[in-house]
Order: sequence, then structure tokens, then C-alpha cells
Amino acid sequence: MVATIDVLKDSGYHGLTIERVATSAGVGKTTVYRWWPTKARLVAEALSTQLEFHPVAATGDLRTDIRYLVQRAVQALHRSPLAQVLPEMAYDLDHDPEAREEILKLFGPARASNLSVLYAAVGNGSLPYDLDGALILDIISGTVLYRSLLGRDLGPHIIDQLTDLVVDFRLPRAHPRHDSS
Amino acid sequence: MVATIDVLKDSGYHGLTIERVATSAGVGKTTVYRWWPTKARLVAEALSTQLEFHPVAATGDLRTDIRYLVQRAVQALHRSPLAQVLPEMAYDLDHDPEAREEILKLFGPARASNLSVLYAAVGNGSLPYDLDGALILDIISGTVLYRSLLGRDLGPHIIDQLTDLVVDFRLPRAHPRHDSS
Amino acid sequence: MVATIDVLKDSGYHGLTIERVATSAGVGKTTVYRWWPTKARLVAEALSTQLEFHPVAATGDLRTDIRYLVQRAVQALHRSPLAQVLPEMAYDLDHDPEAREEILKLFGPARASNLSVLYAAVGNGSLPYDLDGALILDIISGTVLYRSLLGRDLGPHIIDQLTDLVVDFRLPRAHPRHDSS
Amino acid sequence: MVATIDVLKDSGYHGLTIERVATSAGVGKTTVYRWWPTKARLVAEALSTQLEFHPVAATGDLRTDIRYLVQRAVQALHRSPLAQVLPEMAYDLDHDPEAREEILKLFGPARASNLSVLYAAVGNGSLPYDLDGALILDIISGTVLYRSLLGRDLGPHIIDQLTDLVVDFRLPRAHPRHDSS
DNA sequence: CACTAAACGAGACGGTACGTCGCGTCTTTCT
DNA sequence: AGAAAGACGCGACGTACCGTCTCGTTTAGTG
Repeated sequence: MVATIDVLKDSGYHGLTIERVATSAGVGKTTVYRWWPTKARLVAEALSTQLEFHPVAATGDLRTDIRYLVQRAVQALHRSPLAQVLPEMAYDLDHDPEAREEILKLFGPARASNLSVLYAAVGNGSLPYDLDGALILDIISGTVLYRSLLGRDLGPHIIDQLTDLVVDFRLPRAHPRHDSS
Repeated sequence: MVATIDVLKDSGYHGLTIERVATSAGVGKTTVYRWWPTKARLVAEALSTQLEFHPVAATGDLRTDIRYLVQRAVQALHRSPLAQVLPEMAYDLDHDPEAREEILKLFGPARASNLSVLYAAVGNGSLPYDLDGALILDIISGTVLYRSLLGRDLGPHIIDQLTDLVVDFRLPRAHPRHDSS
Repeated sequence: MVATIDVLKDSGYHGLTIERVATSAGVGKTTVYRWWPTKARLVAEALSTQLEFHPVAATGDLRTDIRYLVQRAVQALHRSPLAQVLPEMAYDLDHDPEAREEILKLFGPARASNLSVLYAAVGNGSLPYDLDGALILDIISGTVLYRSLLGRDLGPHIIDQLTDLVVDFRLPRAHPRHDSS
Repeated sequence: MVATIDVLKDSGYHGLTIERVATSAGVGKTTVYRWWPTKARLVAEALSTQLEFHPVAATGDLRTDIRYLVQRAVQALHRSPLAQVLPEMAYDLDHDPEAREEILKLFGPARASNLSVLYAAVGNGSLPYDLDGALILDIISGTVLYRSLLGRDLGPHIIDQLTDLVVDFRLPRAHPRHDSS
């Protein structure tokens, strides 16, 4: 497991080989296969031991809380180890439902926490009563991941833009906004 | 090239092998390598001969036009051949800038057309003058792709939700909205 | 191993391909490479399982024994499977000392036996006390191999000529000798 | 042709490629194939332009002349460029009679000269009247080539031993003969 | 002098084999 | 009994040359 993480860091998901993990763990390949049927499952589980969710108290101030939420999405999906690994795993996850499940579990706590922030705001009237929180989160994550995949701009302004979208229902403005803020 | 498309359809990007393409084209491996240095480049170019952009006249009615734009994004990124292939290519594209360029070119015409729709609406005052059109499009595409990747719900309501987001600056509502439309 | 012999018989050393041997043995190429680093080593070992030395009792009559010795050299270096393969291997053997060692081992028993015949004759005074037996054998083998390589005459008289050379210290005579014997 | 020699020197017969020769000659592959149907023919012809025979006057002293003859055989078949190339060509020559012819022509002048030395000695009674000169020469060449191929000892004594064999009809003696010379 | 045709350079082509890597299974060996 | 070690059949990798095959482009030689 630790070995998996090491290899993953050194070589990425593509460079990770069952053979390599086994060797670096001082273990027979057989043993690895015994416990994890696929590379995806192995990595999924390894990541799950590695990443842990640090819950954050909501401040109650909508803009602050949303901004933080967006920030964490960007971090998680842009330069984190997870983000580097996820796209390489895309295919395997699509063909290995159990691994997908495992990976999705990793997002669970953060997602729940984020939803609770949103619905707290709904509760006090800052956001519409029939808000589709899940979609909001997907919009944020999706936008960030998409830009990351395509190698497009992911500068700091995108955080403001997405925050404004949620807090003010405001469509993103062209980003020479730092001078107007 | 045609052979590449065939193999791609049969076996997906992962199942596509230079050897297979060569054989199925009745061609030596060397010839394939001579023209396309990597699998990603080969597939990118094959896709580009396959996909063509059908421009659509804007109606002038913002909601209709945006709706159509969103619809096309969903089609392009959900069940199209391209959509099935893209995630599998993610890793290679990340390590093969030329292939990425080629793939991005595929999006070019549709993207330009979509931008023109948005900025036409900006022009007649239906959308804010300082709109970040590129980000809007990324939000739409990103959201759709993200849900597609995670295997999440991509029913018809998402089209309405994203349309409303752009047209009415309205955050997505929970989707029992078909009864209210 | 058996497969190697088969392929060797069918196609000679040049036509023998690791790939072919592997296929015809129902085995992965890797396995072949695991055990024999080079084609030369593989063939050398295959030959060594195939060829076995049949020792022959010396009669004590010098001419008879030498004649038989020469005869066997001609057989071994002219039309035997080994002889057909050896020249094709020349280059590889020159660049693969271990394979050369292996091949030389094949000659070992016959060479030893031949030397013992010679030195027995030295012992009873039929041949000079300070005879260079090794060179005698090389002269016989070398002459035969050389003619074989150049496609030159290797008729039966050469056996007599070489025998006489050793037994009578007599230089080879022009070979219409069958009528004078 | 000059290019062929260059490549031959750099890379040996095995490393010599029609492609390489063509390139290094600044010539299309086609042109090479037009003039020389096979690698063997090409090399054979190249060698024939390179090697020339320097006739040597016979001294009339048998031992001196024979010794020189043997010496030249050793030089030609041991460390000369030809000797390095010949074994690698063995297979091709066996399957390309025209190339063999060409190569044999290279030996022609030297062979003729050597035969004339022998038969001059026959003429003045120093060697038996019915001597098989061709075989004598093959014995010398064969022995040298054989030892060369097998990587066996080819020190200076072998020259004395072979000379004695011819001049004195004496079988080779074990070679601590340098102290007696 | 212009025209033609052979010979040419360049290099693409369909192939075959190379030696390597990683797969996922299976067997042997040793605790 | 269970794990390490690693052999195994397999299939793809990307490379090197093979000998064949167009392509224009020189270069003579001839009319």
C-alpha cells in the first residue's frame, strides 16, 4: 500500500505496474493480485488511505464559505496528486465499476460538507429554496477539471468568477475584474 | 485513416493498436509510424477527418439559441464517438502537446460559433456587456463532461438547467421543474 | 530444444528465427530469450543434445586407425548437419565466445579420442616421439572444412591422401593413385 | 565501391547494409541494386578492387620459397581484411555461386604463383614428381583458416611446422622448436 | 540545339524479425 | 497453509533492413 503510493508518486498511474509495486513492496506479484484484482482498485484503495478529508467550519458568511469551497475544488482537481492521477485513470474507472465506486467514496465527505454549506445558505434564505446543490457542485468541479484537462487557463480569477456565479447568480464577467474589485 | 476509424469503433482507444491499424489497413507498421509518431496523433487526425461541424443559423431568440447550444454540447460530450474516446485519451493528450492541439482544433469551429451566439446576445443587450463567453462555454462543457465521466445523471433537465443559468442568470433548481414549465 | 532442431533442419541457421522457434515450440519468445541469450547459444545447445560421440576401439593397426579417423573428420565436417550449420554460424561464433565454447565442447570427445589414437602410435614408435598431435588433427579438419567451404573436390581419394600424409609422412600425390594402389 | 570498402571497414560484413552503402555513397538504394544483385556480389567486387596480388620472385631455394608461401597464406587468412570478412560471408557465398566465383578469382593469382613455386621444385627434383600441389595449398590454407576460425593458436611456429611438412615430408613436431632454430 | 530516354537521388511501401516490457496465470520452494 | 519468487504464453511495442516500387531530375547522345 505504501509501496503503491511511492510508485504512484514516482511514475504516475501509467508508469505504475503491478510488477513494480510488488517488487518495491518486497512481495510476490501473486500476493498483490490476491488482494486487488486490478490496478485501478489497487490505486483507488491506496489513494483512499492517503487522502483524508479535513472538515472546515462554515463561517456563516455565504461569500466566504462558497469562496473557500470553490478554492478547495480547484486545489483538489488541479494540482493535487489526485488530480494528476484521475485523468489517467479515466478509462480504467469506466471499465471497473468497483474502482469507480471506491474513487467516488473519496469525494464523499467533501461533497457532503459542501452540500451542507449550500443547504445551510438555502436554509437562511441566501440561496433559492429549490436549489439543485448537486448540480452546483458538479458545475464547479466540472469547469475546473475541464480546463485542467484541456490545459486551459486556471488562474485565481476563476475562483472569483465561480464564487460570484453562485453567490450573486451572476454570470462570469471577463476577468480584468481585479482592477474593479 | 479509414482503418483507424474502424478499429476505433470496434475497440475504443485502448484497444486500438498501431499493429492492428496497420494490419487492418493492409499496410506495414512502418508506414503508420512514418506518418503519425504516436497513437494519439493518429487518432486525433482520424477523428478530425471524421467529424465535421455543421453551422447553425442563430434564430435571434436567446433562449432558443442557448438551448440549442447546450444541447449540442451534451450530444458532443456525452454519447458521441468523440466523447467515448476523449477520456481514454486524457493521459496521452497530456503528454503529447501536438495531439492536444489537434484535438482542440476539432472543437474550434463549434466553439467559435457558440461564442458568436453569446456575443450576439451581448450585442443586443440580452447578456451583460462584459460577459466571459469562454468561461460560459467551459462551464457548460465541463459540467456535461464531468457528469459523463462519473457516470452521473445526464437527463434532459440538465439542458434546461444550464440554459436557464445562462439566459436568466438563474442558479440550477432541483429538477422537478418539468411540471412548472 | 526439439523445436530448435526441427527449425534448423527445415531452414538452416539463417532461416532460424527466435520467433519461429518459439512459435513452433508453442512457447513465448520471452521464454526462449530467458534461457538462451543469443541464437548462437540456442543452436549450440540444441546441437549438443543432438550429437553424441560414438567411441571406436582402436585396432592397433596404424593405417586402419588413421584412415578411420580421417573418414570421420570428413563425415563430420562435410555433409553432417553440423557441417551445414557451422559455416553459417561462423560470424556469430566469432562474436559470442560462450557459444564458441559450447560448440568446441562438441568436438571435445572426438578430438580426445583422435589424440589418443595418435599418441598410442607415438607410444609404440609408429609415429615420431615429439609429434604435435593437435596440429595433425587441425590439418585434417582444416583441409576438409576448407574444401567444403570453397565447394572444392572432396572425393574419396582425399581420405587416402591425408592418411598417407600421417602414416607415411608422405606428401599428397596427384590422385590417379587408385590405379597404382 | 569506395563507399562499400569504407562501410566494410567500419562495420564488417554483417554491419554492412545496402542502405548504408547507398547513403554513404550519396546514391539511391536502387542504383546499388541495379549494379549488384546481392550484398555478397557487391562486397566481392569491392574486395577485388582493393586487393591486388604482388608477385614475388622465387629464390630457387625450396625452404625459403615455401616458407614465404606459408607466411603469405597466414597473413592472407589470419588478420587481413579479407580474413575478417570471409567467415561472415560463408553462408552467402554458399548460396550465391556467382559471388563465390568472384571471391575465388581473388585467390587465383596467388594460387597460381604458389603452384608454380611448387611445380618448379618438382621440376628440379626437390619434390616428388606426382605431387598434388593443389591439395598442398589447401592443406596450408585450410589449417590456417581452421585455427583462425576456432580462435586457436596461430603463433609463428606454425609457419615452421607447415614449411617442414612440405619441404622435409616431416610431420609437425611439438613446437618447443624455437630453441632449436 | 533541342529532344529524348536512360540512369539516377530520393525515399515510400508491405513485410519480417528484432529484443523488451508488462500482462495475468500457474507452479515451485521455502517457511 | 500461505507467501516469496519467478517462469510461463501472450501480444504489443518501436526500430532496422529487406527488396520493390514510383517519383521527378539530371545528363548524355542523337536527330
